[in-house]
Parts: sequence; C-alpha cells; structure tokens
Amino acid sequence: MSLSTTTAPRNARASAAQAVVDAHQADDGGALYGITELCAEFGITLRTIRFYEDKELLAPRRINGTRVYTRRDRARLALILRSKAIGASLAEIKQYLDMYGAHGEGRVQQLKFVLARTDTTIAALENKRAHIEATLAELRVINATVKRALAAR
Amino acid sequence: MSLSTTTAPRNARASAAQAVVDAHQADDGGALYGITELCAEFGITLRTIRFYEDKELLAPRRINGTRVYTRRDRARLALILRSKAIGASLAEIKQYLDMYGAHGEGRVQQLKFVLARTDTTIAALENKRAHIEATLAELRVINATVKRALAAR
DNA sequence: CACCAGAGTGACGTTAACGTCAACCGTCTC
DNA sequence: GAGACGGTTGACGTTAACGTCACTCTGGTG
Repeated sequence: MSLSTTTAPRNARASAAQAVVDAHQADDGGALYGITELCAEFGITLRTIRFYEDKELLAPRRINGTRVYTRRDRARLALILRSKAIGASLAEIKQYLDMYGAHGEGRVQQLKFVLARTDTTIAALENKRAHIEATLAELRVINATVKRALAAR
Repeated sequence: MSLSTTTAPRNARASAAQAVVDAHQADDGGALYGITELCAEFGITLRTIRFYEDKELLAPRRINGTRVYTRRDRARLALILRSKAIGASLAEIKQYLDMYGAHGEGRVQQLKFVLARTDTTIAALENKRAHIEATLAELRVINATVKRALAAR
C-alpha cells in the first residue's frame, strides 16, 4: 500500500514515468540488495520472491547460490507489485516486463511487436480506468445519499 | 468486455451512476430473465452464475426449483462482473453489493457503517486509479520511444 | 571444531474461482 | 407414456498464487 501514491501534477507524472523506464534500462548503479532486504522493504515474504523467480519474473544473480538483486531487479519487483495492485495476473505482468525490457534492442520486427502490445495494453488499462470511474461515481452517489439521510436525522 | 465502456461526458456520468443506484433500489419492473438468458447476455457460464449464488452474491427467486431473475438481479450481476473487471475479489464484491443494497433502510448505526465503508472503498479505488495512471504514463513513454526508434529506422 | 543463523531446495497443503461430469427432475411434444 | 430438453444438485478436478514444512548447505563466531 505504501508505493508511489504521490498524487503528482501532470507534468511531473510524465517525467517520473520516464525516470522509471530509464532506470529499468540502465544496468548496475552499484546498489545491491539481499532477498530479506527486499522482502522487508516491500512487505512480502521470501517464498513470494522465490515464486516470482520460478515464474521468470525475476532473475537475480547468484553468488555462491545466494540471490543478489541489482537496482534494476528492485525496479522490476516494484513494477510487479504495482501491477498486481491494479489487478493483473502474473502472466500478464510478465508481458509488461518484456515491454519494459525490450524496447532498446534494435530489430524492427521486435519493435513493431512491442508497439502493438503497448497499444493494446494501454487500451486495456484505459478501459479498466473507465470501469473504476463508473464505480467511483456510483459509490459517491451512495455516499452522498447516506450523508443526506444522516443529516436529516 | 462489451459493458458500459461509453466514454460519457462528466455530467452524464453522475446521472448514469444515479440511475444505476436507483435501479438497484427499485423492486420489480416486471422484466424477468432465465439463467441461460443472462449467461448469453453477459458471456458467462451457468456454473459461474450458480457459483455466485453459492457465495450469496445473487439470490434469485425459484419457481419449481428453476431460478428466475428480476431486473434487480440483473443489475447486481452487471455490478459483479464490472467489479471483477477492475480486479476485485468476490469477497470484496459482496461488500460492494451490501453498500448498494443497504443505504435506504433507516437505522442510523447502519447508515454510519455504510458511510464509512463507501469512504474507504472510494479511497481504495482512487488509489488503484493512481496506480493505473502511473502505469499508463510509463507505457506511453515506451510507446513513444519505440515509435521514434522506428521512425529513425 | 562445534554450532547456529540465514539462505536454498523440493514436496506438499491451501484458497479462490470456477470447469466437468454424472445423475436426477419437471415439462412439453409426439 | 416415452423421449427429449432445460434446469438442478453434488462430487470432484483444475489453475493461480502463494504458504508451510522438512531438510540441506554455507559462512561466520566463540
């Protein structure tokens, strides 16, 4: 729940997004994390992180068998958790991550593929947002109605 | 996917919400539906509808054992499916439905309860919407980047 | 060296949300 | 009255996303 719920102004949102995307592209800035560290930070269990690795959502390096996570791995984990929060399945999330990862490498064929997938994913998310708007509108009606009923005692 | 994705203007959205809430309050307008009818309309299976009934999300009348759905039941089913589309669990959806149903009956204690729950639910949805906004912003960055890469061939 | 905490690896259990299957029941039709 | 339908009820299977448990390995520490 304590993710980036920063209700930033519209301009800031775009550059924040750019930053996230860049960060995911950049390789190692030197910062490294252990598995328990990440678990504590994001409030998940060891088993969960290992499970994500099983499902190939994460691929940390190993040092003597021990998992070592870079800043990039950390960013991926953040993306996974945020995607989960908006109701995506792990299978879908894997596709998201592919999009984040693969838009630098040149081949035209692959770029077109990424383009198509971002388009449909964007459409799906906008659709979902519309659902939320509608539900919010209805809840506000209920909320207001109840408030009036209480005010009238 | 063919639900009310009508991107209506802001004023219309509020009155549409009002209409949905009203419709859920109103009892029978005379229109009745069978189970297969509803399944076909919403693109779900018989088993699914029965499952929702098992979980007490629906409670159609029975005539000789056969389920008969009113307009209100239909509205509830629509709400269930839309809620699912925005990533809510059936348990959560049951709470939504309670809110839709219970804000007419008078007791102050209960009204306050509904008020509190609509408040927290609204907050949760706004939070979820913020997540979606952020993800959309990032996807648009990727989309634009890839488009530029393709344009530069 | 003995020991222990932290990390890793199966194997199995669990919950949610259905799907599948078999058997039965009421009604309509021929 | 004999099927043929459409509907109903268990009982059991299934998939996703983990949790739990038991056991092993490895790196320090006294």
